[in-house]
Amino acid sequence: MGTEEHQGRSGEFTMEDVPNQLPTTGIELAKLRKGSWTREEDILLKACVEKYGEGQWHRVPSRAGLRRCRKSCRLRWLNYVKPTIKRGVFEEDEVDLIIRLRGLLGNRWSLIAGRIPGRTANDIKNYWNSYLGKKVVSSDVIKVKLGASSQKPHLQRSRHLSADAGEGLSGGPPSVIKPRPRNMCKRPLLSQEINGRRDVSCCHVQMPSATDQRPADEGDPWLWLRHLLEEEGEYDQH
DNA sequence: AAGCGGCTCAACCGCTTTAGT
DNA sequence: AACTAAAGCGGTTGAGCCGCT
Repeated sequence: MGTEEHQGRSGEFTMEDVPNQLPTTGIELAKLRKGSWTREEDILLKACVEKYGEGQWHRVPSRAGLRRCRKSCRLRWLNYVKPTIKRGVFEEDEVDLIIRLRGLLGNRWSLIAGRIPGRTANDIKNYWNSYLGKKVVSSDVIKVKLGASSQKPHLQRSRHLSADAGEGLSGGPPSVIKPRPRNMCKRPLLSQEINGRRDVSCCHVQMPSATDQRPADEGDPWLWLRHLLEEEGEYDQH
């Protein structure tokens, strides 16, 4: 990324930084920008989302005065501008969680991200592809050499798994749960904003409905994980 | 000090899914 | 039922960084 462009690593900006002049004409807005986001663009995007709430991304470019497509705006918000995003190195428990969830869910990065507060799907995906995948695969190789792997052929490959991203990791998941990750409802995100509370862990993914018939985990936020891992243990026994 | 190669991560692309009409 | 627009996702790319030689 460009060093001259806004990298945002310092993270902080205020509304005072918003420039007065905005590109508001159709001609200006028609020229879509690509590439790295500038500090000013981040400020405009943040101001827009704070004002109107998340959602209706197709309106964000015109509302914010940004020469970006709705996809770019959404992605930038979710991966960078959003205040709840956690940056820095992955902690040990986060890594452990990623490995387990990835083994269980496959490359459903958004679902995995939904279980790890503050982390984005892009972050996790990048982390996996650049580090964890190799690490897990290499440990898997060791397991195979030790004769620990007894993977069943019919369980080895999911259509959803990429060819090189460490499929069948850690002995390979027995099967990949493929819940419906979609949350197409237009209102919840806005209502969350109105309520003055954003929760990164629930904004864009739903609990796996198809396989998740268990009651809501009101008291213990990690109850779902315990259930998940218990089920994983059952699988291992078969 | 310079060159090189690998790594990181922000961003883009293409596709699928869903909602609305 | 068919079509369209919008949202969301995973895969991929590429610029910049960093460490090694």
